[in-house]
Amino acid sequence: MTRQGEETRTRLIRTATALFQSQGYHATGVAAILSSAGVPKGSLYHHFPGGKEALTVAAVDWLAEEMAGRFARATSGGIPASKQVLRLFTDTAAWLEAHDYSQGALLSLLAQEVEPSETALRSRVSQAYRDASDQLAEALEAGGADAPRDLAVTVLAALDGCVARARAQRSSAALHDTGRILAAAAGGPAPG
Amino acid sequence: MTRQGEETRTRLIRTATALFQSQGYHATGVAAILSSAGVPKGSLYHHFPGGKEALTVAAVDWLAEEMAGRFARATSGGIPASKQVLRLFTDTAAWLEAHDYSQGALLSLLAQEVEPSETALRSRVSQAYRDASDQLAEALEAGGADAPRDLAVTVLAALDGCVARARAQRSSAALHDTGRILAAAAGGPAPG
DNA sequence: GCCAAACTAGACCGAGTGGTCCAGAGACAG
DNA sequence: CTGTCTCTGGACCACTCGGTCTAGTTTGGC
Repeated sequence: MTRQGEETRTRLIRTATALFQSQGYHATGVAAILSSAGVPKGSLYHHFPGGKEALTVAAVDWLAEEMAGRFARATSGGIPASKQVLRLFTDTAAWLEAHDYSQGALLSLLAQEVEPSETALRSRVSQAYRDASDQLAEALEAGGADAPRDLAVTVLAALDGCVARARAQRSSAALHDTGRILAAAAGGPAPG
Repeated sequence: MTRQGEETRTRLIRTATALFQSQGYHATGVAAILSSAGVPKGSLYHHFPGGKEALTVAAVDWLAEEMAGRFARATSGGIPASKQVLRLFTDTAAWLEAHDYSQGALLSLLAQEVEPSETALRSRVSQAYRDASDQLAEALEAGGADAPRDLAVTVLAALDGCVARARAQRSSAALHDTGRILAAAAGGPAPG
């Protein structure tokens, strides 16, 4: 049962995530999601009775998982914290370039676009931030960082900010600049 | 001449800036700007024949000036780079709290919300990023920072990212965490 | 006082928004 | 074959969007 249904569901989520990342929440109409996913309107409101907001919540959850996977990959292998940080930034730069700067930072976009009244969505975004920080802090601690929790928050915020700037300038220079600084900050107070 | 007109113009710009900062570009309709500013539709299209996009360009320019002022204040007084950085983060945290997290990072929002086709707007945003970095880099260099240019880019990106997160979580904790890390990074490799 | 220019006021427009509804297609149990 | 339930397809709705247009109201130079 529900074979076809599940596939339609995930296709909607993936398409919505991509469009939200590229244009933001309000700029992306349900019609655009539907046509891009090749799904009729009735199906959306069948699978997501909550409409656009419910679909967005699912998209955030889905993205959080994907982010966790990407972070795990960049920080694995028992490498030192400074190297982990550098990898996060170079990987993100490569990802942006590969998508021709069309994809962006969904969390920071939603965090600022969504009204406080949409509490379900807002709390998911907040949770996604927390989860990402925690995961990253653990990895950095294992890599020997000094203040892994603060550093994780910093790296996450800097990644978001750099992605925004990189998109405006169509250049990943900011990511490389920032990666250098934060890798140094992760390496402990005295590198020599 | 144009006394009344100038005032209407600036009221439109200030209102639009505030609304864009709080909800984003696409979520803010011209009707909302108009009613919030107490200005009729005809006036908008008289002062800004380019419509919403032209008004947004003016808003970005206006905000860039305001940001420059805020940065100048936080970095002035011949204080060391690490103290400048710390001040930037604590000031931003105070500003967010004072506005009850209703205002946000306009540049990063616009950078990601605006389609590549809107080139005028995009290039203004890009320029605003560049100007802010340059200004900050100069101040940090005067404060004795090691790699002032990279550090300025990092601080700017981290501020953006922290603001987004702070809004989602209604907490300025991320700003303080990040301020601590980056102040240390600004102070040179060995504090002792 | 007069006139042109600057500016305001808001009705109006077509296009597009998110959302609802229901007829019917398809799958599956009896 | 039949009845039921999930899921699809798309017409339809009220509403809002950014933008246009023009009649009217200042305003300031002459």
